[in-house]
Amino acid sequence: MNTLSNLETSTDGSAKRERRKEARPGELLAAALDLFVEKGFAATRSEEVAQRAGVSKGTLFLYFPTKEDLFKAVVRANIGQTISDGAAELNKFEGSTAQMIPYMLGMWWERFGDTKASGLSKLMMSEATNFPDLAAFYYQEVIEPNHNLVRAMVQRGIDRGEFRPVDVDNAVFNIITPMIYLINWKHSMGCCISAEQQIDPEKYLAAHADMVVHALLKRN
Amino acid sequence: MNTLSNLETSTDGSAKRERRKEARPGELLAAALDLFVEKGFAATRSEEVAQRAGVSKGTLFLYFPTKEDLFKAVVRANIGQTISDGAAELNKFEGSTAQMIPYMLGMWWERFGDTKASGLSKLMMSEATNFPDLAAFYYQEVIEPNHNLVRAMVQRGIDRGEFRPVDVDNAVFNIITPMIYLINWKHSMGCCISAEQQIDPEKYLAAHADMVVHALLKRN
DNA sequence: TACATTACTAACCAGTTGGTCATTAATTTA
DNA sequence: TAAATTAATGACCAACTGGTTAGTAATGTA
Repeated sequence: MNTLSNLETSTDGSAKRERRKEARPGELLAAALDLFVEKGFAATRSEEVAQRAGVSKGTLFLYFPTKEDLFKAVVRANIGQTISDGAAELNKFEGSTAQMIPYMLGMWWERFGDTKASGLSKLMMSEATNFPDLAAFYYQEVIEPNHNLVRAMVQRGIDRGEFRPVDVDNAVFNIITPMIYLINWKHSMGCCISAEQQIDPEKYLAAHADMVVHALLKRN
Repeated sequence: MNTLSNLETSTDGSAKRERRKEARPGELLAAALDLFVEKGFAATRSEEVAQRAGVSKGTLFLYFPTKEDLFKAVVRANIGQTISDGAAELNKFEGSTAQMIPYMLGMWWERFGDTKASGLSKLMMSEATNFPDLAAFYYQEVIEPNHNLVRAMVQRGIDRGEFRPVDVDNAVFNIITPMIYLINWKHSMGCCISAEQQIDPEKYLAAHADMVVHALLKRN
């Protein structure tokens, strides 16, 4: 049903066999991202990934030796760049740190939260205990860099005298966790409840930015 | 290995067969809670639940017709009461709402977050999309009552003139999400990373309470 | 056109798992 | 003690799954 359209059928009805060594990995990665996000790591069947990419299961294991290797490749292909881009952009920011916070939240939502890749964040939290190797990989590849980015922002606010001298690490959690929750919600409960129970991301993030700024700003 | 000790063996080495109709459900529920929290819903094998409760798999299905029914029973047995207890206690609270917030967070952590039952929260977020029926059940049985409880607290602060007139629903998220995250962390990444990366719950919650109060309190 | 290379396939394997049911044995009743 | 009841068992089933591999067909080369 959902195979790629490049799968033509010859006159006898059997699928035509194509050799496209360069294109396969990308197509498999795309199919895997879709399915991992949709169903999780354990619940995604290797054969379904292969089917959606328009190849046989054997071909999948030709390009990615195990399912875990496939997952790591998906993470690298979809998250690695985003973080370093975001960090670079924040370094250029020239306004006050109080302005920086909603700016950063908006950017984060647009480039990650509102993207298929955000499903990997929920997936990882879901399956960490059953796949500790993947969890460790994800921690150093994604979580740690992300925390560093936000920590630098809070520290900037304190250094410039805008913010109260709060505990920086806990402030990082305070900023990040509602964002993570929004993602998790979107990829879990959000799929299973009625329309009026849904969260409006824009309002949610605006309200969150407002709370964070109020919580951090020095009283004047 | 981990079966209950009531499984005595007779002289020929075979397990003694006991008839304990009243005790079985509770023992099965306890075993199921342990395993669901440890491994998740899909990854938990029915037979392992039975084994840990000291019965055969057949007996498990005698008391709970399906795995999903077993899960629902586990939720009812472990969360239902906690919420209504908490609500009752908060209604009796007489101090300022600014004092109420750390009190509530502490109580929540002690009675739920620091409890095995909190694993069900993480489980549900993890497996909601693969088991939408369970998700819907959990939403009305747990999430909604919980939100109502926190919403009432914020509204109290606004009504008494202590808090800014913020959007109540978003404030609820702001209060709840770091708590949920703490649970999720504890039951996922927390198991897979080094000691110095761990979160200290007490400090974390204290810092969170401080942030929330600062964010909500009127400037004076 | 003949031959070599290799991307790709499909059938297969070994191990699992939720759930069933005929059988067994502990307990109650007569 | 004998018969009836029912809690508990464990062998069994059908469906499934990650990974393997012998073989097939598309492409390159001479």
